[in-house]
Amino acid sequence: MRNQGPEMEIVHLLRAVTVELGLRSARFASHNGMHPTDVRALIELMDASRAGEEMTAGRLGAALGLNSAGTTSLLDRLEGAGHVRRVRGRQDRRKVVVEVDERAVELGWSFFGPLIGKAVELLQNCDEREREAIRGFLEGMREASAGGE
Amino acid sequence: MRNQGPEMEIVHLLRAVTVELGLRSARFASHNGMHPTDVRALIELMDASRAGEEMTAGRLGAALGLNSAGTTSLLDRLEGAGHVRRVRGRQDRRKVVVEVDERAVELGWSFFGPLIGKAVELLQNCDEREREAIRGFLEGMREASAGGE
DNA sequence: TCGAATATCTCGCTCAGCGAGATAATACGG
DNA sequence: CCGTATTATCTCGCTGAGCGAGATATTCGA
Repeated sequence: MRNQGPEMEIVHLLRAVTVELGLRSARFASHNGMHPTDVRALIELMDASRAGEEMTAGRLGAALGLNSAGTTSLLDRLEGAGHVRRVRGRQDRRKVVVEVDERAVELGWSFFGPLIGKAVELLQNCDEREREAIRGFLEGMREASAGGE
Repeated sequence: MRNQGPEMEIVHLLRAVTVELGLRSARFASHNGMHPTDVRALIELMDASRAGEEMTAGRLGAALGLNSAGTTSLLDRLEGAGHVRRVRGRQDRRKVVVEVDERAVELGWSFFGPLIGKAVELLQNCDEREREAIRGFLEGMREASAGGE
């Protein structure tokens, strides 16, 4: 193996976390008659709403790596299930602003709530320096994985 | 919003990392004529090989959340592309042991290598206590997300 | 030795997502 | 203002990943 320092355990741990989160998300999806992409869309929508930003059809599709046709059918699915509403943009009426239904937000929280609670609990048992180390590591990994190519 | 302590920034950061890793994995997949599931399968296979365990068709399918039919077609795909070989189990000849081709391992490293390098670099700039904090946080999140329901 | 259990495969089907192109609204040079 | 380029979304037809049902082959237990 290329590297076998004590760092590798943490690297594999991070990968394991992403795998487990993905599987849990898939289980939640099929349990609620949704597809993995629908759950990812809901996450993006809740995140945008939390940041106070409008989410358009195009931005959502780009965030999920879908083309426009796939985005349309995703929105058809979500709208048909009553999770979102399509609203024409006010200034630019070509755009479709996607609004999340309150019950879909509740559904999302029933899924993420316990995980978030556990995370907050773990972080509250850290002192400031430890929290900063965790934050720095995650921030670094996000930048490394977001990068181009 | 339900909670707005300083912990939430880290929670969202963790989610952002998993999203970015997923997108990067999808880009890598399409860039190599593969599907996201194929990449996930390769990860599982390399992980098992690293742990010195044999990976059978059934175990692989279970790890990915596929049924037996989907697993068979996944293996057909991977075998057709030359990434894996099917080998009948020696003691139990119902089983199919999946062996990864060396070139597929190289392909995997070309994708994960830079990310792993960045992670190791970040971790080497930490002292022992900070590393332990990161390890503990990820371990806790893995346990929380792995749990049943 | 025989039936139950287990591992994988085959067959037919559904539907997520793609490519190509239509439609509609906006931006902008002349 | 007009015509053209650009942008945002949608429609249509299609491919193929993954599912359910059931077939096949191997092993285990009474």
